[in-house]
Amino acid sequence: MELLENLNPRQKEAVLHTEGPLLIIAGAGTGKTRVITHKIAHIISLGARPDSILGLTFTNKASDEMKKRVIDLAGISGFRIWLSTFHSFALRILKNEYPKIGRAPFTVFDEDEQLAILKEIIKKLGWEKNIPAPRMILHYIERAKDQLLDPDSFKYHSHAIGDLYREEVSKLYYLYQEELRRNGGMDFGDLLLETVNLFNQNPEILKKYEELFDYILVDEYQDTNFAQYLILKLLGKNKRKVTVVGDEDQSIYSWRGARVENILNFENDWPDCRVIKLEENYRSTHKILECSGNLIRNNRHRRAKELWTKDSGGEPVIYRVFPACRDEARSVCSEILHLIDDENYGAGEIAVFYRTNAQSRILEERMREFNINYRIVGSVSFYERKEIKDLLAYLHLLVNPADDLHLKRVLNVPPRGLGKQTLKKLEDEAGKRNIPILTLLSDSESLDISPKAKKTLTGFWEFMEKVRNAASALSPFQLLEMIVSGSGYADYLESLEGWEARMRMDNVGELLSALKDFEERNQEADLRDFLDSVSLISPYDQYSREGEKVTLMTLHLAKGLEFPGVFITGMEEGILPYRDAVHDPEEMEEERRLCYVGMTRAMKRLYLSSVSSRRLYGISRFSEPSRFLEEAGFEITQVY
DNA sequence: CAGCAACAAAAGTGA
DNA sequence: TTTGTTGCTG
Repeated sequence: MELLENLNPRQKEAVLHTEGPLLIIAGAGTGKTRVITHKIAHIISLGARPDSILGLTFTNKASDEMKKRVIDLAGISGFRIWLSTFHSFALRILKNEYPKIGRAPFTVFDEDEQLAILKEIIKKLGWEKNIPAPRMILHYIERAKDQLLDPDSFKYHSHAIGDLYREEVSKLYYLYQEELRRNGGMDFGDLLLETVNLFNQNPEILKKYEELFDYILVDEYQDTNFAQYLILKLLGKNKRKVTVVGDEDQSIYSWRGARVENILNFENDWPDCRVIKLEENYRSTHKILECSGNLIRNNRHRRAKELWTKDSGGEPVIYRVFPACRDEARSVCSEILHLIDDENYGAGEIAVFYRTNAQSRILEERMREFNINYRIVGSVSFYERKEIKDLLAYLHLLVNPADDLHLKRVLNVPPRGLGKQTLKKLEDEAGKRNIPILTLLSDSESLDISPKAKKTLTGFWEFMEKVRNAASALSPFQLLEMIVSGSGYADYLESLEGWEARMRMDNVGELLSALKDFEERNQEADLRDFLDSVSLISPYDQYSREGEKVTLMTLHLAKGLEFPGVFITGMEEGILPYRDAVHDPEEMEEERRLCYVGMTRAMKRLYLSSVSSRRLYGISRFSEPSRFLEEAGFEITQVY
């Protein structure tokens, strides 16, 4: 049984416990992924059908990684395992089942699109002066969806608890949902919520999947929300061969609906469940473990758990203060060069973490200056770039001509001389006739607009028609090529000057190759599938392979990764912990966990730093070293 | 309608 | 400090 050979006794126990509910409390670096992958391989070796195994993760990165490892261990049969993120899983179920129960197809809308819808609604209501951040509203709506509350129940619930603000929000929620559906969209929350609804309303469908999946494994269980919790419960309740892996010390997503209770109450939810704790750490040096352990012991809401390692030494964890951000960034860069030049580190083995995306800019500038190859993960990622979103909007419109939201994005992109006035008339008219704007354009002659605008609009409509007619004969890649050249977008970009325009053109080229790549990997897939995968997949995997680069990312994104050398910057009160958390003990614990997650990513070297003066909106403010430094065992003597 | 300037807002974390 | 929006002018 060579599958079990390289496992410690606890890990082995976890792998072998296949027939009932199992909770694996897996501290950072204790071989969690190893246990899951070995367990899946073990189940297959016992003769289970690969497609009777369902593995759920939180990021695509994690599921891809897991898939690779399972295939290594179990061979070709690994391909047929259901291994994906919760959201991709939900999408797959909905896509499979909706046609059968006569529900319309849909596309997945991302955050920008969600916000665009909300802003529009707020504008239409004329509320914009009174209502703060649409983001805030969206947050409420998303939390409602996590709780499976539709607009009506949300309103009822808010009324019942006497929350007037939420009652107001429920109106927006109602209109938001209506507008979202009218555009043929589903947001991330919908994917989960609608899957639960689908199962609840169609027992025969639920039964089918219940019977299909003999074994269910969930990674990062501490970050599941209520909807995800229910999906697991619905699918696993009869066979009860449910394995969840998690670590409450690494729960960092409560702000997007994750409920630590899910993992803390697992034993109550699944009676007779086995609990296995993994505490031997294989990742970090003793020094790093000591430091992070000191920190996390300050949290009260956790199970007793003590990580240990056979390693007995390691380099000291280093903490430094700097006068200002630029000094901090400069030090990080020169230390990175030192690691690369003198200690034989590869750039790819080093990561720099920060609490907020805004902190990345200064680091980025310094990295350029020092000629260090770097890559920023997250924030303004590839698919969030303007030119990419413009072109994707064309594709959305192609897939769904009723998608006014995306039409509005591209109607005057590239600039065609269509302004606000024209757009307003179009919207009004389309609203009056209750048809999509694009349909309206088929008959621009009848509209009350200038002859020039008519001509342009007809041209736009004819172009979209041409592409649509070609759609059946061409591959998604060819369609995108047609759009890039035919819409005038390529000419437009070329007419712009400067390196920025050139970079945007390069990005368009990359989008084309991404689509080509997708086509080759998914022979059956159509354009809609591509758009959906773009919504759910972070570009991390595709674009991370080229060259050895230092990784820059937020602490949140760092979870699940490991690097020989790690820098955590901005270790200051107000940043880490973030300022809003100072008054709330629960949030403070989450900030501490976030810091802990960052520290435990480090294998050999860990550097912490803070600055004594930080600029916010251009104004300098003094800041104090984070309380977490002292908790981790650093003596903070000198502040300014 | 497009380009420019003055002005206001922004930055907490993400599938 | 940087980025986005508004309102004016050609």
